[in-house]
Amino acid sequence: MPRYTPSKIESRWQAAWEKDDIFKAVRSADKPKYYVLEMFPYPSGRIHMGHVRNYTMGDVVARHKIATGHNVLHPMGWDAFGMPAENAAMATGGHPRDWTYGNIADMRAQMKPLGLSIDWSREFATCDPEYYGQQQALFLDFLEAGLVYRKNAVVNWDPVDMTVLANEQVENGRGWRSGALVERRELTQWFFKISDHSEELLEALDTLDNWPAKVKLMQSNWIGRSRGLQFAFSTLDAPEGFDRIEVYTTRPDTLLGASFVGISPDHPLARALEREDPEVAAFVAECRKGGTTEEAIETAEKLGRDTGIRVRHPFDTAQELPVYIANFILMDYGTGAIFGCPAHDQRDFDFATKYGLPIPPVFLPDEDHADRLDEAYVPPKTEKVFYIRGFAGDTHQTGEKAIDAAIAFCEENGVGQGVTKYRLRDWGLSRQRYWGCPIPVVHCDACGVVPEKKENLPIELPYDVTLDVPGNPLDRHPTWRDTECPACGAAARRETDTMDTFVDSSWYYARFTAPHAETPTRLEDAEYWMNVDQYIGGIEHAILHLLYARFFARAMHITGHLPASAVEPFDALFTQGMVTHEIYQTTDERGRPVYHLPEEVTDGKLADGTEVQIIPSAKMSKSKKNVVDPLGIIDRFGADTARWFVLSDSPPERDVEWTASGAEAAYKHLSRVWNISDRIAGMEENAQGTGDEDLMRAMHKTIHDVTVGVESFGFNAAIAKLYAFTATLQKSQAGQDSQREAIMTLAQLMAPMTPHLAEDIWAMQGGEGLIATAPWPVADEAMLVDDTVTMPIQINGKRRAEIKVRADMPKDEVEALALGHEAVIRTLDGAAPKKVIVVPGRIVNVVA
RNA sequence: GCGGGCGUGAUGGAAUGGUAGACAUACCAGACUUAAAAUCUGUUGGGCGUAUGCCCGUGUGGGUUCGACUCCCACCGCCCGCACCA
Repeated sequence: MPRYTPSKIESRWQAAWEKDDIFKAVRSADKPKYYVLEMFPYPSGRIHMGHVRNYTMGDVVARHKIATGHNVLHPMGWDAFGMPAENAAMATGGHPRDWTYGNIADMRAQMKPLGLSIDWSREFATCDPEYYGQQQALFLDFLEAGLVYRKNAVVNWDPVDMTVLANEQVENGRGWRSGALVERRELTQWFFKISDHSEELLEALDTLDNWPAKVKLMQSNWIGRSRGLQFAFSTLDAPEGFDRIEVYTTRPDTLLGASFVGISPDHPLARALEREDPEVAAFVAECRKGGTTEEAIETAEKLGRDTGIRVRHPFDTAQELPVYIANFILMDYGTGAIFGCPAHDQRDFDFATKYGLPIPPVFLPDEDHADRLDEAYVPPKTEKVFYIRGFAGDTHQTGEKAIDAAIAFCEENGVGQGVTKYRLRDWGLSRQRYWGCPIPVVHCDACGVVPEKKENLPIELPYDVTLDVPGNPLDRHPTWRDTECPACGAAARRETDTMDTFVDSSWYYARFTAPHAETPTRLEDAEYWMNVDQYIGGIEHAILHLLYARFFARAMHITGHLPASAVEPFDALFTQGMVTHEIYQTTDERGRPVYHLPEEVTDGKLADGTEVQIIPSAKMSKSKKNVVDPLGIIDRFGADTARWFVLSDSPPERDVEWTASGAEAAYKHLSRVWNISDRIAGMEENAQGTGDEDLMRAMHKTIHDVTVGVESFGFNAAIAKLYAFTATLQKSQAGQDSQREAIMTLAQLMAPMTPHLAEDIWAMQGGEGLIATAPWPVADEAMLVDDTVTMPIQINGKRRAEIKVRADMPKDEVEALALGHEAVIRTLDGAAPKKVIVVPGRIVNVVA
């Protein structure tokens, strides 16, 4: 008896698709275009189940769109620059370029057996000189357009290795290799002026109707628009040039609750004091210890130091406030100086308590409330409170109103201005690393910083470098830096910093539309293919990658590389969850955890009988030994089983737990479908049966439900319907015609998920051409409507009975029928119902 | 610390504010078999009960509603991000 043999059919159908080149994307006026893109992978060397899930989802969308008559672009590439290549080179002595291209070859070979509908002719890696040369051209155009500039910025500095560290290389405030306490140090760096676009990037979020609301909210909070008051305190006893300290506050209504002024350790005044006073210098040095992340700064112990300088309160010049240097004030936000109002800010409250500063409340919940506080009183701004130290607006008012009134008052009295500020900072793109896109500028003693000439691009990375010592190999290279000034021709030095890898991933979607063009994009291709109709990737990219890409699309439009219609490059976004797996853990004699591979565990026990602790749903990681290799699964069950399983068990936006039994069940199911097809193929031509009508009704309902599921990312729900229909078909006694139609339709509905199996069934049933290009089945509306519906009857919200009624029965008839039901009569016991709610087609609720 | 999300049977999960637990796993039972595997069929949230049936149940506590897994408030736990990981 023939059986389902994925290893044979998968390679056969992949060859058939390749022979006809059906996934090659060519511009065409006859069909609507559809561009589906999954976030491209970093070439780590092995694909993992997360990749399988991500690319299978994109593939379902792509194949469904092909079947519904679209001209589909579905490309693949490699996000190939970055630190892991350098780390691997340091660890094993190889070269980042060899390591990366080797990994790309391996991963491509691992991906191909999945049978994805990818146009491989468009493949590129961001470390190809062809790609990063065009990126350098973009940089030069951005520079000319005033979208790039240089300024100082703070980096993590390892004082032992004498090198800049990435945030992930800082562990508990220490360098990962040297173990030295990390310091914050300033370097001159290149920046993209993303902050000029803050307002637009914020406003345009409203137009992104097919983005998850949570992503838009996260971006909105990240951009962080705030309305506040900017004003200056005049100082007493301050050094020359510091007779005013500018502060920005979003709570000007609490100005009379001010008890100190705080400045950032990087504030110009702190710098000035640092130069004069060794004790201040020591304190500021202490503040600069630790990493640069906001998390590290916010969770560090709050430190402050009284500078001895005093400021006058703008409303009461007799009142003097101390000026503190405080480690939690960021120079990058606002003016780098604040006034502290301890009564209404918990951080200020803790600070004031620590340094014995007064805590005068500005407002209280109501008149009766005592005016001593045990913690900061921070009600929502929309709540009405009682102002005891208000100076503008009503005594009883909301925080919102009080803020507006305070700004108006201050503006009228010349104390300050209402201003709008953003939390979003400019994007620092300089990296002191080898494996990235070189920044194409030259430093000339006479001309200063000079852009490289476009005809000299790409500025290629030299191959002959060593990564055996910390620091940037480009800096150490004997000749690479040496060049001549593009302006005056004198001897000059290349910039040795390379670009942040976020730059690489900020425009690859545009490059895919013309991957080998001799300019960054080709406008007619960009105009045809952009925007990405469906973008799919992880939620971890919700803010940075997606915000940078949105900015880049705008910058590319300004410099003529993208049409105005592509400034929001992703029409729809879907964020998928991870693939998780149980962790099997025991402990050693010292109580430390020991992890075990899934194949070492049977029925919760090791081979020697030791009980294993099972930790469910954990992110797959090598160190926890809970990684499942897709290749092993494909070998055992085939790609269709892997694809089916990653879609079937969880909603796509949630994590899915990989289980061996689930994978086996998926395989069994696919076998079952194949066997049904085999059986039907052997039926006698025109054989008659019974229940044809029922089978056809079930089929049309399934077409409808699966179509809705596939189009709305309800893949798991669509698969549940396919299971149900398979069971119906298996039991069906219908005639050969109906059964053949049913199995072919089932194959078509499964084709986006299990394309190889679907092709095989299609061929077995004598289908015309390839199922991959066959038109998507359409449900017959008439077959979807049932004549009768079952309606539950609730009594006081609890389901007590049900009635079968005609689908179009009027409300009052339904009500009469419900009230006549035995269960209702028994409960009402002669009394009249207080209320009867009839929701047509859904439910009846009798309130007794 | 700040911003965002999630929480439903033994397990993964389903459910436009309208029958909680679809579909799948696991378990149990049955058919087929000398037997096993494979395959097929059936049962399964907890409790009471011979039973028509009744009570409880969607992280915890409150609220809105004829009706809440779904909306609101507070709390607990887990996950993602925090600008040099990709």
